[in-house]
Amino acid sequence: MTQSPTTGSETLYLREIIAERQAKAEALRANGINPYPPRTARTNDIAAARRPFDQAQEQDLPDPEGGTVTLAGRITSIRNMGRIAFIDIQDDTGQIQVLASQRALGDAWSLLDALDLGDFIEAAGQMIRSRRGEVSVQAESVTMLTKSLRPPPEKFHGLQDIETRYRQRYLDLIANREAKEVLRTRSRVISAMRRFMDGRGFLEVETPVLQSEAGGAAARPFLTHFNALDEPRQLRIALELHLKRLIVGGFDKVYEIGRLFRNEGIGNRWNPEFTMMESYEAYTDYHGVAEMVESSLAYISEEVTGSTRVPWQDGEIDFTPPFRRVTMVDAAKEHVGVDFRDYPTVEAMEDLLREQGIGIPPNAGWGKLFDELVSQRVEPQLQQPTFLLDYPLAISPLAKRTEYDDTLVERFELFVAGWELANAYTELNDPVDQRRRFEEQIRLKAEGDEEAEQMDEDFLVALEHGMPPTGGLGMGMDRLAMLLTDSQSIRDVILFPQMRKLSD
RNA sequence: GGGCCCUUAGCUCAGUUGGCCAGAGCAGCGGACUUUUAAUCCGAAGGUCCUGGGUUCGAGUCCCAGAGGGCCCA
Repeated sequence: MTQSPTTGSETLYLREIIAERQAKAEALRANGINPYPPRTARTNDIAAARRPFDQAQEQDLPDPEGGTVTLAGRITSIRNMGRIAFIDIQDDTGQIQVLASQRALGDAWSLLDALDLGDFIEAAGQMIRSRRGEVSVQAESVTMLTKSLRPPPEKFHGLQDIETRYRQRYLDLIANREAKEVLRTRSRVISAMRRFMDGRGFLEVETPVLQSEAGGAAARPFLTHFNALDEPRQLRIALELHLKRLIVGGFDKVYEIGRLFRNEGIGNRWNPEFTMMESYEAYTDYHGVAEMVESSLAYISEEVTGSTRVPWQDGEIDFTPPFRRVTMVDAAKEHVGVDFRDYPTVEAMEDLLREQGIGIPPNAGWGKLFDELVSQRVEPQLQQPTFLLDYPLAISPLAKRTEYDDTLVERFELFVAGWELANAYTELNDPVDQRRRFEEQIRLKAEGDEEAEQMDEDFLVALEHGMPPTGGLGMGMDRLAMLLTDSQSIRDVILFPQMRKLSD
């Protein structure tokens, strides 16, 4: 059950615990001690204070001369021996033991009566190694920095309850070292992606989240309202259409790492808000983009994990370029046994799905049926990084046709571990063709496809001004973070995943 | 949307075919202890068994409905 952060729902016993802690804070105040002082006299973070000792140990050298330091952190453990106590504190850099003795602290020893697990304290004294070999601060003074009122999760097993870990992520971060490490790695993935793009000469830009008509992807948007203009707005579902306007405007290499919002379900690989990196580069095509994707993944995995081969479930994923390339036509021949171009109608595709024993989604167009076939039969086979090339035009309204078959487009998706990680096109820049594609989308929408694109007249006007040949890319940063942290659930790489609101 | 599973103390978990007053460890509280590191020892506490109905002499346990969460499928 979730420990509710709101008042009023605690059990009597929890209220007693809180009351005891509040009483300790009041007792400090009664003695002229502020349980929430405004600042600390900290001289070092914990890792910096430990470093000379830890290094000496690694090199089998005697301990260095321990200087005087003032350290601060949260109490994770108290072992009280009566006239001496060992208090473990931790900050973001590490953990250290505070050795507190009645002899050294004198009257201040009584402060220990006010300490609980979860409090922040400051300890000043000599750096020493204890008789049992633990690097410690031999405290000459101990000061309360922040009195905590609620008990932390259990120290040995950590916080196990999955719901509480997501709803009160701070408790997960306090209690579970691995969870903190995964989320730190996510941050490093995104900063490595940014360094890579910057290093390639891309300009990072920001485009609107609130849009009149969200487009650029097949998804249902979230709806909201702009009060000042009294107009409806939609939260963006892709970055594409605005970034291409910037290519029209003459920024030849742009990218954005941004939050997208798609009004659909929550699952292992799906959170309704997620982070996408999209880039657009003039004067290249999807082959150029594929090369960039390989380089970026090799760079990021090397930066974040130290290798281009990363552990994944029971095996590993090898991000060493080049990745396998296979056309959608060949992949479907291999895994389904047919050339999908021989099934150009809805009826033919339905028959093919039936033959394959795949359930037919209700009132699905050809594109949705094809997507179903591929996601059932082809995508799960693609465990190592694989570019799937040349998609049907019917499911690619923003991509340029191939020169060899005008029912196909120059598009790839990159699959890793059986999931889509990236999606890229040679961008459609023929404004007349683009208009026809939008019109086809509107027709599909009228037939009940809620994910079909909407007409974006302003974008078409931009294209009519001329967009150079361009290669575009979208890469799912959450999924990349999952792959590089060996996480099976997207919720493990999102600090605050969406959850149903608790009703009480 | 469909199926299966979970919800017991602040935390981590037991709880037998349905049968005394629902248990343990950690944390907290009282006490002992001057080198511990999941400290140890003694003592006393702590419960909306997720919620609401039902079956029964008797429900944490069985049935129905609901809430939240997880996994699988579409």
